[in-house]
Amino acid sequence: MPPNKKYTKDEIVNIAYKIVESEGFENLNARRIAKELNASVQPIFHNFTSMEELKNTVYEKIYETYQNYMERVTEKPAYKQSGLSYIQFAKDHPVLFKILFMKETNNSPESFIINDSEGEDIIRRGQQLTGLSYEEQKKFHVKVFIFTHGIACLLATKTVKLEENEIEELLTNTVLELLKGYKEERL
Amino acid sequence: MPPNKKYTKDEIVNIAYKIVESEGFENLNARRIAKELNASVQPIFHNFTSMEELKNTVYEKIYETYQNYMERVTEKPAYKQSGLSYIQFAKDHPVLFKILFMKETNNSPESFIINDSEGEDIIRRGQQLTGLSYEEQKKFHVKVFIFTHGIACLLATKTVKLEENEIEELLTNTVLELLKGYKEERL
DNA sequence: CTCGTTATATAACATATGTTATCATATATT
DNA sequence: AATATATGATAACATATGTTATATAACGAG
Repeated sequence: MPPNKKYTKDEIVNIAYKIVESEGFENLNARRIAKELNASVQPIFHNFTSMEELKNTVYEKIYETYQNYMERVTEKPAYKQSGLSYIQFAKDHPVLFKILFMKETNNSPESFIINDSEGEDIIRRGQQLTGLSYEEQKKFHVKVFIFTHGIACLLATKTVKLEENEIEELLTNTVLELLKGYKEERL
Repeated sequence: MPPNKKYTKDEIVNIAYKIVESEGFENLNARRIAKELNASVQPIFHNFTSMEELKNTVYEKIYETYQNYMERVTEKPAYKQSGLSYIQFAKDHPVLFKILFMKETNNSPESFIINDSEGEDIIRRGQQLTGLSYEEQKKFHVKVFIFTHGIACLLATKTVKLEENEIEELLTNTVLELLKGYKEERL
């Protein structure tokens, strides 16, 4: 009995996502979305109870984008690829990276959480490459993550500019040096 | 002939600075300052042409706070102390650190700039400790800074919690391992 | 003491933004 | 074809915030 929908929930979220991706949540508001949708604000409040709810939906979509990066499978070792993916996400989507990992309101970088089962798995797989004990590998993993996060943050704020091959070289060299240096020191 | 001032420029800036320090620029507005000043908004607009100008003044004060940290002299080697100060600033003033170094609108971390004369000086002094060539030391310095920045960002977002002694141990160990690993690799 | 200058309070205006009331209308069901 | 109802446009309301117009009053110069 009602007229057909001219604007769907998905369309609205997609437009909101694009705005946030380029300008952050600060510039997201009902009238701005309506304008880019060529509509009034009504479709927004028909599909969402509030802007708050819409923002939460956009946030989830941002997290999905991040997860897609982290699930990437390549010919590179998984351990290395996960760091590269984290950095690549920061480089490709600086605003989204800042939203997810450079504000305290949000969850911590899950690659850093080593207390869950997935974290344990990462440590164990790392051990096979380094030959370190579980505790040693855990510490090593933290250091590698801090370095990775450092690069990602610098790219997200556009403080530095690095090409993909430079990133891989920098990360690989550093990890190897850290490992070698640690083993050397143990003697 | 005019009545005495009840509210000075400095008082206003100090209150604004405190608000920003704890809640960021997002929560800084004229009425909020006026309230904490127990005044109307008039003293603000008498002393500043606009909120924009006041914000710029607060920004300068933030930068001064940062500089005070970086100028600290201790019994530790200057090279090491500068990294520790950078991190300590992030730990003590997370919101201010984010304003200065985790947004792209602002200047890049100057500790990272190695093209000015002060940067060159840092490299040279580092060389005396490591024995590396100028170009090698430059690369080493970048790696150390990335790691330092990584720790600082994680502390500023409260993703990790570290005590001063843990920070120093982590940074020192990592730098030594990086150096040893690099030298080892050169062979 | 009187007066002119200016600091301050009050209140208003302008704009931005979330939200909603009201009304018109398209369309599936009857 | 008539109707009930969800969809959407328009416009309004509420609030937040920057900014300013106006009035008041304090205080030093005369």
